[in-house]
Amino acid sequence: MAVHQTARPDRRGDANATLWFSAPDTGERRAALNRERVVAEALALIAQEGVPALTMRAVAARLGVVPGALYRHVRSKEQLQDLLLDGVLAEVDCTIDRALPWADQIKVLAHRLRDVLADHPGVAGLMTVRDPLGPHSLTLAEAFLQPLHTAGFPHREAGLAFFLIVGYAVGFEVGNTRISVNEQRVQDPATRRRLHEFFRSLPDDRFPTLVALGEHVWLDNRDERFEAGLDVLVSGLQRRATAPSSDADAGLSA
Amino acid sequence: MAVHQTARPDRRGDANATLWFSAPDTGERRAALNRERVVAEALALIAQEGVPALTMRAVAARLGVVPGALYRHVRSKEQLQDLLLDGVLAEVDCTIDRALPWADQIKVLAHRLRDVLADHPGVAGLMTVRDPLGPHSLTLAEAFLQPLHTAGFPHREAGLAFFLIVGYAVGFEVGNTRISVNEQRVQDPATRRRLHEFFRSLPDDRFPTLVALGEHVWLDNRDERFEAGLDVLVSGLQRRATAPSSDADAGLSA
DNA sequence: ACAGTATCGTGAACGACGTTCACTGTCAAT
DNA sequence: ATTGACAGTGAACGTCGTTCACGATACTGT
Repeated sequence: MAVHQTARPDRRGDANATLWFSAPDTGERRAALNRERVVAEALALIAQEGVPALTMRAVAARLGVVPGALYRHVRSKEQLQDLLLDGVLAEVDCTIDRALPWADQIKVLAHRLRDVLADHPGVAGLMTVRDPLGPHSLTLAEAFLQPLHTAGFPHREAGLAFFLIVGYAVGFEVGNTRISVNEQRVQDPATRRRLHEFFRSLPDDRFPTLVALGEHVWLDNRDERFEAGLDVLVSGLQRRATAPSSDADAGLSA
Repeated sequence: MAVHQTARPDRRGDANATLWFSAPDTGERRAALNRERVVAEALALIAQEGVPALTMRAVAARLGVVPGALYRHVRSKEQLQDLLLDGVLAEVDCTIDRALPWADQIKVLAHRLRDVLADHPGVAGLMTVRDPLGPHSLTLAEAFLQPLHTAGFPHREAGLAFFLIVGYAVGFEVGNTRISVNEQRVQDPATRRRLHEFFRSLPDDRFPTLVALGEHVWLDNRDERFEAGLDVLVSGLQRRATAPSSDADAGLSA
């Protein structure tokens, strides 16, 4: 720490050479801490060590700064998470070929959203507790709603479908927190074997179907699971779109 | 992942061992602290003050005991959460009239699951991180799989549908953490008004559909949302059940 | 050019958290 | 009566988010 005091000016140390010829105003501030740098470093940290490692102290350490310094740029960890979330959502490509059938547009967007969330493990968990209203979140919402709207979904139905799809993609990735990129404890064969064994050991008088279906219930291929579930969802939406809510539809509302 | 049942031969029987195969119970200890009392108190705490208030120290305090004492009965907070989760899932009534159409059976079960999760706000969040393999979780899985199986879904499809439905119900309640029963900040009218105002203030050149659909996108009636989403899901499943994957289904694999 | 001021990072602390551990009682069985 | 297993105690350790007075720095208006 004592090294730190003397090391602190070193950030602008090599810049002193060029300092006297008065860099133009457009010249960037000398690597000062700002909100963007904090968020970017938090993103890097989350990408490398996972969400549980997202710690004010850890972010501060990576920036070569004392923990309390972060609070000059971010009000709380909660706010940092909000910024983080919108930063991640910004990575979703929202451009889409509007010539495609609306169902395909939805599927493509859902896949993109899922991929981005999968690239930042744990971030999906943030979306369940802080609902995203940042600019990029809204852009994403717009991208989803546009096909639904032109497909003829009325207001409430479109909103419903939107939440359904996004909620599916988010919910699918929630809890997918592989600690590190190196530590692949996902799909650990030993764990899977023990799981299968566990299923076979179940008493088939109490769980006949469970034993009958066996280990096939717990699908290991996540991509396949996402794809299939998405197909079911969109199928249901298509059925709604073609047959617009005429019959016993709101029958058993609470 | 994390079946988490590492065979650790402890003196008093391993924690997870009693999750399954009712432990011999060995006659009641004195009016002493036992695992059941700890779990029960944690459930009461979670019901009164919400999941974030679930703290080892808080549970200990309610039991009139020092924090470290809990570790005689529970290996860690993580395990306490597992026990908690299975305790909550035990409240789901899994009896169902098998004369009903399979789609209705699924819907009834999903509603019951949702209701129980809503009764214990925040518990759904536990399910996303600790996948439930306790006895009551398995009973619930059996209840869901039985109608799907008799409906003719093949193995993988049944498993997929099961995860889809349960994941939907769980995901729907995840993040529904109203802090206290008294503090009803959910559906706060002021917040809702500000939200509507916010939507009207959006630039309609960047978010045309979003502005057009307006505040109807954010449905306030959660019951209606759950019901409608569930209908869409089951619709999609029905389409699959009747027409078993024939047409352009795997067209746009990534 | 200089004083005034706004801002930034520091260092140290506070309280709460999960968890551990040596110790002390309190019984049941020998 | 001695032993010994065990439940609960008290105190600590290391972590976390957050706050705050204090200097140091950079920018401003005059």
